[in-house]
Amino acid sequence: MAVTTRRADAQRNIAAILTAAAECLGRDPAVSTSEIAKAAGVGRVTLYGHFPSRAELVDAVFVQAIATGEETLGQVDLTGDPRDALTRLIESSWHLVDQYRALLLAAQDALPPGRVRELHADPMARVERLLERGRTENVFRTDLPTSWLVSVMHNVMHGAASEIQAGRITSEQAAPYITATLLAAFTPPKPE
Amino acid sequence: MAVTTRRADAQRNIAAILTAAAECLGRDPAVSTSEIAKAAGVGRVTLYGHFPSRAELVDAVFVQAIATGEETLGQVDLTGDPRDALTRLIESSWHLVDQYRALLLAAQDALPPGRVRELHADPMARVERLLERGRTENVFRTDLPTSWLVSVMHNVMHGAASEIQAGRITSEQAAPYITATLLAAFTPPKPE
DNA sequence: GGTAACTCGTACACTGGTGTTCGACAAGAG
DNA sequence: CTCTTGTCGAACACCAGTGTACGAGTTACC
Repeated sequence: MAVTTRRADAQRNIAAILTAAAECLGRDPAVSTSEIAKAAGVGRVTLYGHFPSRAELVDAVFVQAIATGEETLGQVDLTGDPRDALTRLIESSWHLVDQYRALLLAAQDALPPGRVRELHADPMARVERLLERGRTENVFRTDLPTSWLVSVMHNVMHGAASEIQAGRITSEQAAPYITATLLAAFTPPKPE
Repeated sequence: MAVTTRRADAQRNIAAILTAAAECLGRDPAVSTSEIAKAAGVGRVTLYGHFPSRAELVDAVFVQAIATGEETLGQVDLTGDPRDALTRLIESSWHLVDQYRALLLAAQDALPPGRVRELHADPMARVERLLERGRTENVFRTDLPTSWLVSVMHNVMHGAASEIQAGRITSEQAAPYITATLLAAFTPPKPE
């Protein structure tokens, strides 16, 4: 991308479109390009001048969201007791999930299948590493595949987001609920 | 509804449309009325003669699905050790969730908000009753609201359905995975 | 201050769905 | 056997979105 040869106002517009799109898609996963353009203070034609299609715009927004999310998650201390590390990771991840919930929906039906997962590779690998470590230290269960545990974590967090949206729990309750649930779910079953 | 005065072939067509719709919506939540009509071996106009709109058709299909599901779940023995009862309930519920997964998606964006939950009231109440009993018997945890536990169960099951659809686990693995996960998640935390 | 890059609004073509209307025709009920 | 009820296909109006074309105007860059 020879962005260097882009004129200053063009770059400003691209940025404005990107942030407006993030905001709009966060409200309604099905917003039209017209509304995004309007929110960005830009003509619809200009939008299409920078992004060849709605899908590519959504993709760009999603890539950006993942990148900033990764930046946050990269700062979480994952050393020490895996249970404590998981608690910290949940705390951070949770805010991101809650924030980008609608955007994810938008991506899921605007992007080709598999693309969403592809872009999630990095954050997923981070969770997997932590779980693997906990498993070798006999703190997390090993009778279920790691990938399943990751999926459980993912679904519980998104479920919490739904509960919030429906007004059945508050934003503050979510993190402790999720943590309590997942720590229990990941604990090795009693040999009994 | 004076269905009594309906002609025999009309009743046949209604049934055909309903089953065809269930089948089509199970494949693709966004099927058009044309395709449903075609699958039912019926003209599109005939379909609209019986169901005033796509939404009402989806609603009818969903109501039917819930009803047959309830019939199955009603036969599950929920007495005895709550953990065993939950295992049995999961086994039955799981098949239903897996089967009606796509239909649920269709309902969620064709029906007014809240309608889906409204129709889920009965199955949800059944789960709640069992969980409540397990709580009074100190077999299930009481440090989280019952509604949250129900939501976790719901989300883990739907997550398993996604995993299957993505080919990451098989249909046979699902039930044991779900059971192992939820029993652990619902276990009271050690006082420690 | 000239030039290339960029933007704007309007208008258009296209797509793919929903719901309705029409008139001819078939099939069940009594 | 008749009459009501239901069915059919084709056509239509409508809507909302996507992506493109055009030509005039504006803005950054050197």
